[in-house]
Amino acid sequence: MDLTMANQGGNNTVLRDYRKGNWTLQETMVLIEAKRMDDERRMKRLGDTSERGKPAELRWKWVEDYCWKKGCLRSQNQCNDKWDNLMRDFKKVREFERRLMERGGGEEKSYWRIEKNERKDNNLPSNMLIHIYEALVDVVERKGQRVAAGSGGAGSSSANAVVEKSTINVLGHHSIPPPMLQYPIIQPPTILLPPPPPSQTSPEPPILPSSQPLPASDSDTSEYSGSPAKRRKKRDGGTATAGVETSGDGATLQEVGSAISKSASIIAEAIQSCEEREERRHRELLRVHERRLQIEESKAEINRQGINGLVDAINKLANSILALAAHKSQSSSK
DNA sequence: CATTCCATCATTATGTCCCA
DNA sequence: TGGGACATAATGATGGAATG
Repeated sequence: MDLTMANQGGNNTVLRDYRKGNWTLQETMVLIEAKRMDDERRMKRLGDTSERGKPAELRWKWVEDYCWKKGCLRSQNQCNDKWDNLMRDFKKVREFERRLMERGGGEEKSYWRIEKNERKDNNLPSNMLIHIYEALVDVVERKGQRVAAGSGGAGSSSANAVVEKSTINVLGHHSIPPPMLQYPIIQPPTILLPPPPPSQTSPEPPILPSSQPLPASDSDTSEYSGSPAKRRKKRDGGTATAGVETSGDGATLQEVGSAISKSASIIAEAIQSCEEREERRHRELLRVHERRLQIEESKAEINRQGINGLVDAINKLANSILALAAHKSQSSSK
């Protein structure tokens, strides 16, 4: 299996320095995007008969490669694990919201509204970000829809699709996310990367939060050593903490003050851009939805026209047969 | 120092592919 | 068609860092 892994990894897989430490929001979003692309890719594969013969590319290897292209320097195992954790949290929240909808619990009891300790009491993740949740809904819902469509309708998976749809409804209720404002504080400011990079000069890896150790020095080549169940190897003693001790000493009060105000403005900017993105995304979703309806409508219209044409043709045919018959009987009676 | 959060590891179940 | 090999998903557990 080493071989398979290595072969399918293909190009640039030999030695990668995987980043360690907590996942930033940006990295998480890249991962979610990667999973979405992967799902699409797989569905294409299923649909495309010419692709059938080829060996199935390893999903998480592909995800890793995709993440690397996008500047998220994580291994397939890390991606897999992170995805697992995301799905755990996501499912809890989704289930909670779904039950809430069923009971008609009201919006003030929504996960996004309740306090942290209340979340804890309900065995919910204490600080799931709405961005992440929405992105996950997007991925899971697409998948659910495709599964439902692919199984030809009368399968058990249609129930699955129902569940997914209900989550969309849930989402719809909260698509304006006021509670989101609670979150940026929790995340280190560095994750809010769009902020202008006047001081940053190294564009190489798009995101490398300063609070995280830079690409871990231990290149974990064992990532390709087998299936997840067997793959794990003991972590070699990673030093890993605090790669850069921030300028502890000579900072004057003024410097601190200006730094704080600077970061405050960065945070404010980031929050604003987040909101804008949120809004844009929402509009986009609506557009897609509308477009889908239009397509459905035009399809129905085409069908209608076709059937009308067919009916016309049949009527004409019937008329001419009748006319012919009448003509014949007339001429024969003469 | 206790608690919480998160990444990581381990195990089991299930799905998929291939081959005899 | 049954069985083996492997990939993936799901879940539980653990250890380290951060936090109050």
